[in-house]
Amino acid sequence: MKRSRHLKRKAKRAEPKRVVPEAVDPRSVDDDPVVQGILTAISQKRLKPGAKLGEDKLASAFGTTRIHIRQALSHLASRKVVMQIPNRGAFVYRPSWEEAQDIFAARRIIETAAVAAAIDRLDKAGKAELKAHMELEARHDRNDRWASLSLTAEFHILVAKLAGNQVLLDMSRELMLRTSLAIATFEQPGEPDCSPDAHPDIGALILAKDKAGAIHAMRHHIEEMEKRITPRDDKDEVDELTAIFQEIGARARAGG
Amino acid sequence: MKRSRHLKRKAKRAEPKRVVPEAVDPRSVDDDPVVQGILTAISQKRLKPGAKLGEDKLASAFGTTRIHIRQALSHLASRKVVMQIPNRGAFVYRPSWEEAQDIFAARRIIETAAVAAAIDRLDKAGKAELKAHMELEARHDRNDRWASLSLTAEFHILVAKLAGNQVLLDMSRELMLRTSLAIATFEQPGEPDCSPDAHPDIGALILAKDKAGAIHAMRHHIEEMEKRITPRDDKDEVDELTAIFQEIGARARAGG
DNA sequence: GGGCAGAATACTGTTTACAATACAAGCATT
DNA sequence: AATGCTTGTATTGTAAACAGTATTCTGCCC
Repeated sequence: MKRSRHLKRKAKRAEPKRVVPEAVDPRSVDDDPVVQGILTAISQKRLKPGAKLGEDKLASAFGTTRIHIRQALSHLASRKVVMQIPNRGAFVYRPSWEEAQDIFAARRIIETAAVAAAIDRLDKAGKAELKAHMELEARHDRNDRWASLSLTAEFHILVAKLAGNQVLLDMSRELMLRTSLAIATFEQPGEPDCSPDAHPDIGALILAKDKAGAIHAMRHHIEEMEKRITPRDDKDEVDELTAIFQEIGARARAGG
Repeated sequence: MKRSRHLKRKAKRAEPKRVVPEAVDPRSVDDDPVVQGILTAISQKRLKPGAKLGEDKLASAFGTTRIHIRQALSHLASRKVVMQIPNRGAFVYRPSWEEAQDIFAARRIIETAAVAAAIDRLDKAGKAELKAHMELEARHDRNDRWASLSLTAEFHILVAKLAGNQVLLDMSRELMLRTSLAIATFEQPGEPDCSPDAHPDIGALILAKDKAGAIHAMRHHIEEMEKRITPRDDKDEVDELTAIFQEIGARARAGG
């Protein structure tokens, strides 16, 4: 008796019922306060590209343990927001010049498509949301640099949201962040990110359902943004010497 | 003397030289064998959506420790290839019906743009590569299901590669994987993923630099792919009973 | 016989400590 | 004075043990 029961139990264990989990809110990762904190710090340019993100420091700063920090950094690394180098640590991602150009090209593609989709499915609620944001952006304090940065980014996010495609929205969010890093890496000091004057025009064209015009305006806006960066990255701390060494190192790595 | 030296040393410590790391090959994460293994297993449909990915089992399967497995799973979770549920473990991601539609819509946008860019910058090497792949796809053994799956995916990847935008390529790769999951979740049993007959047409149009035609063909191809899935997900093993249990569980979880 | 509480079990999540690596200062040498 | 080596320190990577949770099995009651 006992033996047969034992066998039966073993057989059941080998093939469990396997209840497939379905309706679970999957935004557990992005709700992580560490991820959120680093993300906002980067998008607000309080963390510059190349800045070291030490695990202990972050752990004490966020009041948590190194494991959570490591998980958050790993997550951000897979989103190309931080760069992890073995045995050296994590740094704020610093895109190459080619990557920066690719990011802008991708934004041209995705955001023009988002504009088109947004116009196609624009309803009353969407119009209201768009108008509300334009109002907000029109009357905000332009001297408050951090608020400006958040607001201008929000406009693009809102357009992607109005397109009604979650996948596209996530991609836009990611590209927005990486744009922020690209601009921080290659910008001429003192220039703003977006030319904010373009947003009201684009918004008006969307509200008017002028698809061709809105697409053109968005593409132009992104092109203007791209024009503000230049390939030279020898800013403040990076002098000629380190640039030479970097090139040598890269060449050695490519050759071996 | 000693004390002044000590102070000096401390001051130096507080602000280190901070050599910013630059040209480092960043594909360290994707080279991880665990990530690679799970990815190929999923793209070859050997792992079905909803399949449990136990840490111990994976660790022994890959001959490594749980730490690496956890890192890999975390990475895959941030790419929406696996779903992590607290205290329950990791499962192969199972997109919702809406998400599946969004994935196809995103692919329409990105891959049509990729086709256009590929035609714009098509050179001799690109033509050769494309021809070689078409040759390969034409003469492959259609009964070898796994090879078929890899080859049809490779075609789309190749087009994205010819577009010459690394960011776009990464996005295409990600969307391809998620398409694989969407099809595995919602396909009618027995149907293939891509209609492989479309690839030679698209390839020929690209080689002929017929941009409008190639874009149209690619869009049509993806639309045909999308038509093959249906919103009902009560397939083989998921019978009415487990569906009921799932609903009950979800409700209990939401209520408590 | 079927449904339900309680215990055993397997699994995930976390903490801890330890090992390995890279970095920076100090020292000797030329 | 500058370069190369050695030592010490800080930080990252890894392993193992522990705690908490969900799941499964068992015995009981209806």
